[in-house]
Amino acid sequence: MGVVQFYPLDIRVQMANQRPVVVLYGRTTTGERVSVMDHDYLPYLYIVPKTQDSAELEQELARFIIKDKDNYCSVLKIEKMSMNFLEKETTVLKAFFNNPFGALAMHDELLKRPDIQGIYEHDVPFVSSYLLDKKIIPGVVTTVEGEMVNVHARVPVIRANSIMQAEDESIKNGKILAFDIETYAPAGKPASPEHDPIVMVSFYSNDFKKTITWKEFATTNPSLEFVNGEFELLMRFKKVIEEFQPDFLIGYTSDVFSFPYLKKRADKYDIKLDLGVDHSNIDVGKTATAIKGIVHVDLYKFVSRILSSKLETDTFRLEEVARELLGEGKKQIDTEHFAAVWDNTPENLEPYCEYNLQDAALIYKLFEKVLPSMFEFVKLTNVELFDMVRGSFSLFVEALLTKESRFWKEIIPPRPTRKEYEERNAYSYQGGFVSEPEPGIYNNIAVYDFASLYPSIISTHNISPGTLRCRCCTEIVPGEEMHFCKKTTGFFPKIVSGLVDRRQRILKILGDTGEKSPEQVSLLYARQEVLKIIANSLYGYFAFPSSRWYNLECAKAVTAYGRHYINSVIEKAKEDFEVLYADTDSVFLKAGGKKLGQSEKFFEELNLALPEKMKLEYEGLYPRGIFIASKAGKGAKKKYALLSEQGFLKIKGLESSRRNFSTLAKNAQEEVLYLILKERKMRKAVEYIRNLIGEVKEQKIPLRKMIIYTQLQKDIARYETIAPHVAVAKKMQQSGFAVGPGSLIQYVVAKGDGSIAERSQLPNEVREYDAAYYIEHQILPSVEKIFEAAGVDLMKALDEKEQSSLSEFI
DNA sequence: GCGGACTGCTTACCT
DNA sequence: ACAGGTAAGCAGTCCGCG
Repeated sequence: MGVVQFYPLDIRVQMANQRPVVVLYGRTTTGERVSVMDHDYLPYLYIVPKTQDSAELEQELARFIIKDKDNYCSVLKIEKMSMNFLEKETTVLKAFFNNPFGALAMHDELLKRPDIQGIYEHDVPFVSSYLLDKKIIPGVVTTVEGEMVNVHARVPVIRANSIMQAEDESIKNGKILAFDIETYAPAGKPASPEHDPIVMVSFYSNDFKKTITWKEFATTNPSLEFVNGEFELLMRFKKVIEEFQPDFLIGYTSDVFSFPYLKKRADKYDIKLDLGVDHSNIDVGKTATAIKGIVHVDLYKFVSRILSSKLETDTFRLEEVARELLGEGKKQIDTEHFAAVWDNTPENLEPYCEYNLQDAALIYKLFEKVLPSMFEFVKLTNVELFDMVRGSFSLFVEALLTKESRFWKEIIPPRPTRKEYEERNAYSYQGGFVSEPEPGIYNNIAVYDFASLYPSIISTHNISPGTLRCRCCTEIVPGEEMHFCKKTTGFFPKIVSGLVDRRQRILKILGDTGEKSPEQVSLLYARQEVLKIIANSLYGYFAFPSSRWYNLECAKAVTAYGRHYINSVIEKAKEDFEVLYADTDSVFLKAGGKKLGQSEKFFEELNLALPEKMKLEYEGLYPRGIFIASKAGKGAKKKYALLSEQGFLKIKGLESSRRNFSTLAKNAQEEVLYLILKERKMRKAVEYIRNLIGEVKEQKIPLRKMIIYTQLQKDIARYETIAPHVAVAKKMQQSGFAVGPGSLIQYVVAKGDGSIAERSQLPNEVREYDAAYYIEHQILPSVEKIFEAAGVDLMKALDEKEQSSLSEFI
């Protein structure tokens, strides 16, 4: 008998004697690896009988059994109880059974019975269910009371008598190891795991730096280790991980690149990659690689899916992400000739080893930087870190709703069938309101926006599947036909209020002057950010075709109220101001000079009139701003630039904020905006463009500024039209590169004949870029509209030598 | 057979 | 695999032209 405190990090289920055993791998608070076995949990599902009297059904259920070779699945226990289904009280049978792997088969079999109306929670993963019912959050300190089991294993095993969490402290002593591999890629070709070896591996951790390679050269670098060939390199790779005993093993694109590559090379030598803490082999799946007892994190996935919207960078290359998040760039190196150096001049390999180690270092530092946010996601949703880092917004929302369901005794609705999915996917509905701005340059633009508009609507108007069309209330949603109950708070509003209230408390603490350590601040900041992200995602989940809580009417009601509120702000503002622009939850007013005082009054009055949970916020005053015309000659929505009081440009929707424009065009546009809005020098702006065009014509611009990035959204074969990026992707595919959905294709339009697609090539294949294309299709379209909004015809101005008609200052 | 107008596919943005 | 609203480039097709 003993009590141990540990952090569970990887939670699995296995069968023993026809019963499930949950195994929690983790590390104790004293730093030892441990695995905890919990035999005390059974899977269950909820059965809704057709009739009140379910005695006969219960008797027959007790005898229910499905046999499959050596395994069986049978009902062990039935409890008749009351639960909520979509917020309505319902009498159900909770049927416990022995084998979680048989849940779906049981569901299908039982549903054939005429006396059963519905079966639920058969599609809730067993481990998730376990963690929720036992109130265990992955990675949080857990107290287990039990006995050491004497079995042959790499990790001590405790058989739990009881297991519980009393505190909410996340793991602090976790061992983090980042790694990166370097493969041999023949010039101009991708490395192929069938033919090309792994030539370097680097590891990085706090106080641990190592690069292993198999060509020796003279060096004094202590972190370098030479081995004799790839076989030995792979063996050392294993050994390093085995000895280091990481809890978190971090890679960058390691799910789809590093581990599949390592696996193929290891197979070649019959090396087992038995990195699991119980000697089990790594599980290299199609989309992810899992290692028993170690949390393998592919940081690329988290960065590209969850952090992407917060990042400026167009690509998610490690270097650029690191520069943005860590402020740390990479020492540049000529990677193109790596294979040649490896083959011919190994004495020059040292910089490549440093480069490889540097990647591992950046991966490590990035992980440390985002870890607080990751743990906050985990704590809020109960999703294991392994799943969390590969997750999406829908996963987080679903997990949160699942967790809250347990608390409010709600049955978790099933995932939709394929047919339901198709039906839902075909529907659309009206969203936010967007006004059309009048193109031009304006001074003193005051911007206001609603704080968390949709979440505040959900809680103010009690929008939830269970409050929809109640019998007691009648107030209709503006412009719609449905109504929601005003008396009983619904499931969704309860959750939203909880998230919003918690976030408000955190923001208050962050704003207080009290002493806080940098760690506390970053933790609190991460926590409020995660609360906001999830609150804002809840509305979209109503209309998400794969949603368990799909409800189109709720989604429609939210946007209808949204349009109602933004329009009421616009109407009120119009009494005293010119409303320049509005989009969904924000309004832009012309609030010049003496009108500023008036705008404060407007703002206060408006907020007083709003419901308690709704708030219009003052985002700021911008001394100057520009709205441009669309191609169709009207004011372009979602495209503008504002100049802040501090002199920064806030550019939205224009070419310079789009990745599928060349750096050349983006820089040109920013420069013109800067010269016109900030410096107010029109002649200078025209001259700038004139000079730039001259340089382009003379092929003076470096090729890298001509690169256009476009992402492939689907398999190459499925494209109906062959756009430039598709044409280039096809060529890449033919030379052996793995390109598919998600690949970011880069290309340069070269001089020559044919369509743009036909002339598009990979940057390193281009001899001469097509100057005319870059002038007419990149620079001019990006800047002409800006000059036009400023009242200048750029083409005319460029024609005139003296520009006598232009005044320098505007 | 040619060139401009038009359409629809496609991507990436905004809130 | 959260939602809808939006602009715009490019390929491909349509259409007029005795």
